[in-house]
Amino acid sequence: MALRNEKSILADLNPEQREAACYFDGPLLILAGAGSGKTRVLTHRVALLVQSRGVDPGRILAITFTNKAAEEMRGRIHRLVGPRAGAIWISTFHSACSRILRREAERLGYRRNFVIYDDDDQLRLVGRVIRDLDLDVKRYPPRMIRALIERAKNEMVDADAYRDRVVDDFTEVVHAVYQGYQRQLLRNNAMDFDDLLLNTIAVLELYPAVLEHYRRLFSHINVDEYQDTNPAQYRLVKLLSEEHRNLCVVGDDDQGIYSWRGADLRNILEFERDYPDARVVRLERNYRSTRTILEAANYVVSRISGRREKRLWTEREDGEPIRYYFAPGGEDEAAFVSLEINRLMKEEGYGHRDFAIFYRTNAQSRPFEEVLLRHAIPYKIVGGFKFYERKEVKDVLAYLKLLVNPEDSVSLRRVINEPKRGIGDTTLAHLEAFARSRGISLWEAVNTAGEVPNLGGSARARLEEFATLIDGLTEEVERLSPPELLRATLERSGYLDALRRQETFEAEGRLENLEELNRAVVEFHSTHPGEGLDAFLEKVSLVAEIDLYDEEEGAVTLMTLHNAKGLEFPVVFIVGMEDGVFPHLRCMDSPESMEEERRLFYVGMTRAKDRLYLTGAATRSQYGERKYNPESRFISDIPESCLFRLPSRLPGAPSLDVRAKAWEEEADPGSPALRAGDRVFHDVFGEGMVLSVSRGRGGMEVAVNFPGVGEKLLLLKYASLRKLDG
DNA sequence: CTAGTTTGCCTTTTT
DNA sequence: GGCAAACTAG
Repeated sequence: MALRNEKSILADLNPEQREAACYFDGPLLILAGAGSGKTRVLTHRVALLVQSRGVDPGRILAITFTNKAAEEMRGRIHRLVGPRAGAIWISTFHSACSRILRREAERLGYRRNFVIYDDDDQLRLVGRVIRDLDLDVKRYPPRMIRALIERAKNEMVDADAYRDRVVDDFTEVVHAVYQGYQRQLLRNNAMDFDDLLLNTIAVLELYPAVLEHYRRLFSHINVDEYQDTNPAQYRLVKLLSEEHRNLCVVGDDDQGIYSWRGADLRNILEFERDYPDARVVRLERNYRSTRTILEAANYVVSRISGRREKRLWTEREDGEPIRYYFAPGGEDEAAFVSLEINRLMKEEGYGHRDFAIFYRTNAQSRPFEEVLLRHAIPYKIVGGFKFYERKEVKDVLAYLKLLVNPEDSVSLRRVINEPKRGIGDTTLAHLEAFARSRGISLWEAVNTAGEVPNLGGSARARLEEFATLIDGLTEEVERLSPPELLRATLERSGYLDALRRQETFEAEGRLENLEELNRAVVEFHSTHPGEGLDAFLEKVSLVAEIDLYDEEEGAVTLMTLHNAKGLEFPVVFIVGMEDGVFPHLRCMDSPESMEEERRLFYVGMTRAKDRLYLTGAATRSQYGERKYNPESRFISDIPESCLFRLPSRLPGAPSLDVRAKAWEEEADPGSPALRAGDRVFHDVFGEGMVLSVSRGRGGMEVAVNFPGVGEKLLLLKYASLRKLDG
C-alpha cells in the first residue's frame, strides 16, 4: 500500500474538515455532528502530524471512547503513514491510565502487578466492607453505597474528602464504607475503573517530575467523544496539556448520553471558557443519512436547551420516509421487524449485516431473538449476557488473577471453594477473623492455616491442599505461556472435572464458554507473543461489549442505543418506542434526564443511512406482568412530513407461531409430549432425532441430532420444532 | 458442610 | 420473571 503525502491526505477532506485537520498549534474544538466524518478528520490530523509536521509518533496521545474505536483509528492511520502508526498512544482513558500506572503505581503504594476490579468485584468488596463494619446490608444496600462512592470518584472526591459530604447517619456510613473500601483495594493490590483515572491524576499531582515527564512525552493530545468526559478525565487532560496547549477535542454535545456515568456536558459546552483562544470548527455536513432522516433528527434535538446550535445537512436525496409501526403486542412488534427484514432482503437486495435493531434496555432483546431464531435469520447480540461476566469465566479469571496477585482477596474468596472442596463459610469466617487480627492478607492466613484458632483438622488439611494448588500454579507463571497456564489451572484445580461430572446441559454450556475463553487466550498469545498472563488479564478487564463486535459477520445486529454510538447501518429499527420504555420510566421525573433520553434517540436515528423504522407495542409483558404503555412522546417530535404511519393491524400479517409455547406447557408436567426417539423438523437444521428432553435453567431443553449437522441443544421456548409422525 | 428450597430483592444505559 | 441471599434439612 502506497503511503500518502500531505497533498493526497488533504484531498480526502472537505474545507471544514481540512481546517480542523490542519490546525496544529493551540487548543482546538471540533464540533462534529453525527456522520460528519469526525473519525476521518482525527485520523488525517494525526497522520499529518506525523507525516508533514514530523512529530514523533510516540509523542502523540489520542483518546477514544472504546478499544474498538482505538483499533480502528490505528488501522486507518496505518494506511496513511505506515508502521509508524504503531507507536502512537491510541487508547481509551482507562487503558492509557493503566499503562501509565504500570510504571508509576509503586509511588502510591501499589505494586505494578495490580489487578483491575470490575463492577461485580467492586460490589462484593463493598458488601464485604459493610459486613465487616457490622452493618445491616438491608439498611445499607451495597449497590446504593457503591453508586454513591462511584459518583464521588467521578467528581474526584476521595474517601477523606467525603467527610465534607456527611450530613446524616447514612452518609456517615457511606464515608466509613468508602474509607474501608479504599483500604481494602490497596491491601488487595487492586484498583477499580475509577481508580485508574484517579490514581493517575494523583501520581501526576504528587510527583512534579512525573508530571513533567508525561507533559514532555505527549506533545499533541487529541480526545474523541469529548462530550462524554467526566470531571476526572477533564482534569487529566488539563494536567497533561496545560503547558503546550496542543489540545484537540472532538465531540458533539447533542450526542452526550453518559451523564449517568458522571460525564459532564459542560466540558464541551464551556471549552472556550477554559481556552479563550481556542479555534472552533463545526462539521455539519453529513455523509451518512438521507435528508428525511436528518431533518427529523435535527428537529428532535432542536428542542434541547443550552445546546450548541448545529444544523446537519446533506447532498443526498430525501429517501424513504421514516416508518412507524405501533403494534398491538410485543410479539407482533418483533414479528413485524422480522418480516420487514425479510421483505427488504428480497425486494431491495439488502443483506443480513445491513440491519440493526436498537433498544433502550438489554432486557428488550428477548422477543426479537425469539422471532429471528424462528425465521432462521442470523443475528448477533452486542452486550446483554456479557461473556466476561459469566460465572464460569469469572471463576477461572479469578484463579488467574490470584496467580498474578495473591493479595487479591476478592478473587481468592471466589475460588477457594469453587469447585467444592469442603472449605465452607465457617472455615472462611475463622480465616478472616484471623487475618484481621494479625493484619495480614487472606492469602497469608490460608498459608498459615496451622495457626488459625478454632479450625478443625480436616479444614486445615483442605486449606493446605488448596494452598499447595495455588503455590504450584504460581510457580509456573514465569515458565508457562498464558494458554498453558489456563490449561493447567483448569485441570489442576479440578474445575473442569467438576463441570464434566455434572453432565447437565448447563454444565455443557459452561464448558463451551471456557473453550471460548481458551480461544481468547490462544488468540491473545499469538497476537501478543512474549506478553504474560498479567497483560492478558488487563486486556480482559478493560474490554467493552462493543469491542467484541465484528461488523463483517453476516448477521442482523441487536444492541442497546448506548452501544450504537459511532456505528452506522443501512437499515435501523428503533424498537420499544413507548413512554416508560423509551423514554425510560426512570427518566421521566427530571427534565435533564429527559433531555438525555432525547439525545439518545438522536444518536439512534442518526445511525441510519437509508431507512429508519420506529416501532412500539400497545401492550407487552414487562417484569413478568402485562403492561400497557402509551406511544412514546418522541414520536410527536418527528415532523409528520417525515413520518409514514403504518396501520397497526397489518393486512396479511401472520399470527405468531405459538406451537413452541404450547409444547413447552404441554411438556412441562411429568409426561413430556416430546420424548427421546421422536423425529422432529427444524426450520434451519432440517430433520432430526430427539436425543433427550430435560428441564434446564431457561425452560425445557431438547437435544436433537440432525444428520449432517450434528447434535444441537435447543431451548424449546425459542426453537421452531415440528414433531414428525411415525 | 452441602444441597435444596424459599424468600425477598430488583429491574437503564457501561469504561 | 430472574437471581441471589437466607434458611432448612440431611
